[in-house]
Amino acid sequence: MSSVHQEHAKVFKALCDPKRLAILEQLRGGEKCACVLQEPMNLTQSGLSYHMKILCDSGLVTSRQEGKWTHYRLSETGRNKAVKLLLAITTPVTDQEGGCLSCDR
Amino acid sequence: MSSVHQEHAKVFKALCDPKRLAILEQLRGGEKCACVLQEPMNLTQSGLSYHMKILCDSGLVTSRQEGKWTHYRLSETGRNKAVKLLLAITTPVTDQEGGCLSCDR
DNA sequence: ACCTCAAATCAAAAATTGTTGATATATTGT
DNA sequence: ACAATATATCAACAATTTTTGATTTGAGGT
Repeated sequence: MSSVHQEHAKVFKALCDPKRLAILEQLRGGEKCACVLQEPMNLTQSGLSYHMKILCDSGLVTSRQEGKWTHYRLSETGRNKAVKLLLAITTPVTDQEGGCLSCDR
Repeated sequence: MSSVHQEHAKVFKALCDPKRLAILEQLRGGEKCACVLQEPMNLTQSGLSYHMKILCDSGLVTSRQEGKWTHYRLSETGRNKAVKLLLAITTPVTDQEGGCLSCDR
């Protein structure tokens, strides 16, 4: 379908996986570096890296390099954009439009 | 992972697929019956049915049976729940937590 | 009861996504 | 320059999701 939809899907795809939700839960407690995120949740190093990429691509998480370490944190602007998008996608253009145009009901 | 995450993922899974986003776009214009939704977007009858089930399960869409036809519409309460959930998942418990606890930085 | 049509369900195939281990890149300390 | 460590990337495999066509269910209409 249209690439706009592809782009939108990317934001929510970040939230579709239980492991990514668990990672977000960790990040709610504040910025964390990859080594810490990996440990408690049954993820290999490359597995974590894979999920962090998806989270960063969605805009919901940002990363900050500091020496060898990468630190991840929730992005406020990412969150705001996501909420706006969610509302935009699911809010009727005009409420109460009457019956179905097609089935004449 | 925990079944809470599974449950949360269900809401956003509805928004992860370009075709489902296209369907939601149609529904923004008001209630539509399945026959109408199917037509303009390259979906077989069973394909549409599959996606509508996922959308309904997420709570973002509700269905209304009327004779042979099923009518779908956006759910306001579903939308509000989804926004609340999105915020809950992506908002830090306390902003500004200081450096990373692990890497003493 | 029988026929027709809308939508749901099922099973198999196709496509996409997630996992794993190996390897590459980049930074720090010696 | 070299060794050690953190993370990213890659390619092969596994798991999940989506698509498709066939069949089933259920509501009218005759």
